[in-house]
Amino acid sequence: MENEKENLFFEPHKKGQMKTPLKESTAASIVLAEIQPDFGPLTTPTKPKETSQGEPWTPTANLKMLISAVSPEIRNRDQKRGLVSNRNGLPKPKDCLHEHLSGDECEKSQPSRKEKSLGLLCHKFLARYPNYPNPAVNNDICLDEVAEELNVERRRIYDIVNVLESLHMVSRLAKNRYTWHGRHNLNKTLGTLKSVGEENKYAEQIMMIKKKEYEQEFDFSKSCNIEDHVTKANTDQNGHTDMCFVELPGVEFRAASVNSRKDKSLRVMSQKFVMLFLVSTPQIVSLETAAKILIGEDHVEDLDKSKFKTKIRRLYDIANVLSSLDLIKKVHVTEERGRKPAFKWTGPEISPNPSGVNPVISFSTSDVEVRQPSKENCAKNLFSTHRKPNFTRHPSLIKLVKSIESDRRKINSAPSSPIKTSKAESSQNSAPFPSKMAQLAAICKMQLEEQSSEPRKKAKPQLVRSGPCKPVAPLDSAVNAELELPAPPLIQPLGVVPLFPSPLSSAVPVILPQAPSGPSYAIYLQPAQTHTMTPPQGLSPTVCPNPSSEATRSKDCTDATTEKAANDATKPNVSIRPGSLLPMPERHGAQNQDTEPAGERGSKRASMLEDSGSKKKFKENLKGFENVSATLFPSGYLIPLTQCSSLGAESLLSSKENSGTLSPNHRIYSSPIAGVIPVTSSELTAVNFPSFHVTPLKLMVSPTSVAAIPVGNSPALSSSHPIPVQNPSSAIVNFTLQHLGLISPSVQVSASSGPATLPMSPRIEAVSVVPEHAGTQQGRATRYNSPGLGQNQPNGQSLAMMGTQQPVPVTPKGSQLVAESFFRTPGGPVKSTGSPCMDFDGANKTSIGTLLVPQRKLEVSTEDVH
DNA sequence: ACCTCCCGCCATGCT
DNA sequence: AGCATGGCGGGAGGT
Repeated sequence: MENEKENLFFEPHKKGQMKTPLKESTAASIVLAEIQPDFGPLTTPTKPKETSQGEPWTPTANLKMLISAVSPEIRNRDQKRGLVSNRNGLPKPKDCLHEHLSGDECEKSQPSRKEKSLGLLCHKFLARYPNYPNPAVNNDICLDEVAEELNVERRRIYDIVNVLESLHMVSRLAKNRYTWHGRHNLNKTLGTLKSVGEENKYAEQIMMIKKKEYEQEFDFSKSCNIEDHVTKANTDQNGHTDMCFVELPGVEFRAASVNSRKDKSLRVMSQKFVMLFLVSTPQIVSLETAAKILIGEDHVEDLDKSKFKTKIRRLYDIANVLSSLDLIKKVHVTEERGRKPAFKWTGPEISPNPSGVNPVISFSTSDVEVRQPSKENCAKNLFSTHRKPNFTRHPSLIKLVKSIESDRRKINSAPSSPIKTSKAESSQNSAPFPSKMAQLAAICKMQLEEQSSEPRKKAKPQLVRSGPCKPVAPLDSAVNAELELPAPPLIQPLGVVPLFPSPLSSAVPVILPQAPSGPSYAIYLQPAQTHTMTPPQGLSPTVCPNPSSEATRSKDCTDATTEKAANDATKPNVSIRPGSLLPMPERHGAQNQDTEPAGERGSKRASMLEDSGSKKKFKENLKGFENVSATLFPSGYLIPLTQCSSLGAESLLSSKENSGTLSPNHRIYSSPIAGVIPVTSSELTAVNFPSFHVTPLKLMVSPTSVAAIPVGNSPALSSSHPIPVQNPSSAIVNFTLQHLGLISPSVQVSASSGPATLPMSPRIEAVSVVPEHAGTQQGRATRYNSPGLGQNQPNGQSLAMMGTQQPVPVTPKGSQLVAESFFRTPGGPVKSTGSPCMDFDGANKTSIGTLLVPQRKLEVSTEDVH
């Protein structure tokens, strides 16, 4: 199997040659690169080091260098060394070169530990692949090659890949070979994880733990018991862990071998860890808490110290990778006890995927069944196929929760992986914060600089960063959801979401479905989906974690320590702040990059509290949807689509965002369905949705077809940014800024997204967007995408598109709609409906509030690396 | 001294 | 048996 697959897919792109120092080019080069076949599966050898160092790893090395240069931390070191950093992203290559040449020895000789950090390594790794790879192209990853190129032992690559796999950003093809999916499925995955996390009651568990802690602090006596219980409770019982690895439809493990350990740690731990962020209100999770919960699950009771320590070690490993993905950022939570290391979610806000397609997958038979519309079914199905009843182990504290949860758990806990695929709708925009502040920021900056040379406003930079990052994710998610599923309804909302609020939106998006904007969105909806759409609200009432969530929230807030509450509220804000980071190279677009140390800004989400509440509701709703959708889509699986969809989604989002202005960026998006459709982003959006929905999955499904499509990213092409996201982000940024008063409405920052011009928030004044353009995005695109582009695409098309700008709006409607959506206030209409609206509004509000507040500090201090 | 977390031994399990 | 995976925890770098 493996081999076959392997052979089948090679990717031209990747490979490669990395040697070339170009990072950005990486993409391109990658694409060009070779094929890996050679290495094929067979090879084993690992240790890259061989070349060691000396070599120029090219891209990665460059990245590193860059990063290091950028990041304060690294920087210092580098300086010592004398490395030169180039800020400009592009420069990296140069750096690399230089480094290689001159620096290598030095560096290599003394690579500091930081330089060898998993986070940095992960950045390098990520730099090799586009965020949104063209499905058409082979996106194979040969572990040996990567290890060599990055000059690390293969073992390290496994660490990275395992985490990426948990997010479905890669999937194993065969021995030594993985397929890169990038962020196409990310939103979906996150939505699914969120759903699963809710089902597992992680929020509750977190609360319990915190509670215990507090109690302990205050009353030492109590806590102990409680905690234990809690943990146990959480865990699930039976050993079953709560859940096995959560798979997505399209991305299941193909290699049998992988399956064997599928349920094992790093992957599962990573998913669970992410779930904790997604379900917790503040979205800040301390390592200690995470470790307790994770341990609990595994073995409820035993918490040895050693075990705890090991868990913590692993969590650091995971956190480093997640940070590189800009999904989380390190912060410190100050509690009465003292400061505790913790991580804050800086990824996109996600709405739970309700149904997600995913679930289906896991279940196998049940899946089909599951699909039934009933909410209940859906929920159950999603989570588990069957489950175990066990739950309650401990009475005391837990029971309460358990009783409630038990049902869910049972279901959820299903051993197999439940996957839900729902899409998340949410948006995720949020952020892309730099995970590690320094490093990421640095990286981002570099990239940004390189890529865009665009100047950005100071504020903008922040925004930008966030924007780009966020946008991407969120968008994706949204997109994905839409695309994929039937769930489309959600999508619609999404569409909306993207609109203006991007900032908020990132958070908000999720819910949307109902959409306030209904109308416009509706259009996007797929036919079938549409049906679904409506129902959703009603549907979902299903489970509601709300209570728990609420509780959680409250706890969290409190937990955080005294201050925390404030923090919670603020935190979001914080993220928002300008400085955000964009760590990601990808995004680069960010304009400036500033890295702020803090990095937090993220902003993206703001919606936390509100979101959570509303979100849950939404989720419920979603679930309902899911069910519905499921019904609608029999196929359910869509899996393939997902990926494709993701693209589409992205494009969509972007387009939406862009749509506002559209501008410059025109990307070409391929519609899965159609194949490639060059559209402008704006257009894309509109178009894509429809197409997706309408079109069928089929199109999506076949990769090839997809391939044909230029995929949005291609754009990367040149000019445009591959990702739409940026736009949103920019919008968000602008929005935020405006709210904050930093910027006048008129002014807008473009995140990078090129086009940028989005009308910001409706509410706000209309801002005109200035398009900075998507520099960031571009940058990102370029880097990452480039490969793809080069490869696949058809570039021609895309190019053409690009050139034009807009081209073809496939669906005019979309555009219009988009516009509308932008303007629309998120909240309004929706709210009534339910959560979706709520979320939206809330999000916005929150965000706004946050924005304003942002400066406050939360308890949490972001730290960079330390 | 503590926080991080790199490193690589070695178990596991597929081929 | 050989090799790919990856759990695991010692112990070192950083602060």
